[in-house]
Amino acid sequence: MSEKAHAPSKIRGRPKSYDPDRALWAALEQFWGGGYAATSLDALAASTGMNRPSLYAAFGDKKALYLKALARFTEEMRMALGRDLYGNDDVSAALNQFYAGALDFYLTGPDGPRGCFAICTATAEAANDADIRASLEIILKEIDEGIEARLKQAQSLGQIDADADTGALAQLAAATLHSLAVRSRAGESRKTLEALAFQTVKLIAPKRK
Amino acid sequence: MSEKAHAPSKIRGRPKSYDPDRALWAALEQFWGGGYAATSLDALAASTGMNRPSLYAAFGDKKALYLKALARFTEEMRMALGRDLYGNDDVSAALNQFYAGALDFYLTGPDGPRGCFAICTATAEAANDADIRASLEIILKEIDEGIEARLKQAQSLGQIDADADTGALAQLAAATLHSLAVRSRAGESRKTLEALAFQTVKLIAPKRK
DNA sequence: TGTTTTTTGTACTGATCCGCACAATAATGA
DNA sequence: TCATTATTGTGCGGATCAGTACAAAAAACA
Repeated sequence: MSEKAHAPSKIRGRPKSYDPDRALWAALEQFWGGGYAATSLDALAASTGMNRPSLYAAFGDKKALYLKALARFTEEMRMALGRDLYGNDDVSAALNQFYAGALDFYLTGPDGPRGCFAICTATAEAANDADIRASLEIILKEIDEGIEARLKQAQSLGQIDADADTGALAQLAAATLHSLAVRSRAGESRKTLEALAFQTVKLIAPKRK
Repeated sequence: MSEKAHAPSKIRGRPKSYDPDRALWAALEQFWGGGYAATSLDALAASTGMNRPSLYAAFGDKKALYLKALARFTEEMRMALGRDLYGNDDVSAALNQFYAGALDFYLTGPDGPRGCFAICTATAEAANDADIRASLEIILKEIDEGIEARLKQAQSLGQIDADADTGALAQLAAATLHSLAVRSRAGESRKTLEALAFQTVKLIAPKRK
């Protein structure tokens, strides 16, 4: 965790007064709540505990910081995909667990529900900013492909019809995730959102007789 | 259309040099492309052809203008729901037509694909602004209920299983719409998006034998 | 102790932001 | 022709914005 401890003294200058990864997460959460455009560098400095020059030295300008936060979020999401989608042998149970984990994430922010960082904040900038749009596209693709890989595994085990189009089903499962992201930020109740997730799983991976 | 023509002369002062509804649409499109926070009043004044004091006189401050644009968009969406969902007796055809109409809207903006105005721009502000969040929630609810009404009609005609949960199915259909909104703004191809729509319709209203 | 290296904190810059004051303009009514 | 009414256009003002220059501070090294 702290790569500072194992080498007690070697770096020359004044030590950093912040932890880069913690600061990046703090910036991420600030952007998450307010969106890219409406989040000021003052707010970012306050939430990270850094001052503005340190922010620039560590992460570059505002957009570079946002893109780094987006990349960090993608990393976390990738881990969640691997963890939740493969936490149960039954594909229905795995999908339900995946959605439940996402809802935990979406509904419990520092200031109430906040949805998905990527879908709810990057989307607004995507029309005018090619870099953010490219990052968003990659994230959406990773979700699609991550779910499809899990569906293919289930198909090979006979849990899904052999002639089903796993790519299309994965996109549909991802669509529900996108909707959960938006709906949770709009204030819908967990109960409603869970029902949507459950309905999706039921249609994608119907219980075989 | 023009409530100015039928009474050739009655209003006292200097005549407006803009058409309020056209100006609102111009502001809407400006917000649509740039999002709420990143769109300046200068840009709004330029695209509407109005100057800033006229904007204030006509619509109030920036947020009031955005909320009015959102309401105007909701109106348009409501009309699209009524038109496309009831343009065909077969529910599958109607849903496909609905998605096709949405994609036309999402993919053909003045500067390329732009997704859904409400989902792609209001979502970013929804976490910090209760008014915008409330508007967004209403929009999502209208979509859910609009689709559900159509599914109920199809159910009464035997096109959908009598024991199907039309509310849940409508939420799923809406989820695909939300996903199309996000994905189109992220740059996905029309072909990909159409495939997702088609897959959704296939699962929600499978062809009966 | 003094030099070197790196980060911190303050303060500044030029630009942009939103909102509004105020006078000029263009219509009606008398 | 002159008063009244409403909108237009210029331009201001206070606030905030993103980004940076510069000196003080805190560490290692010699």
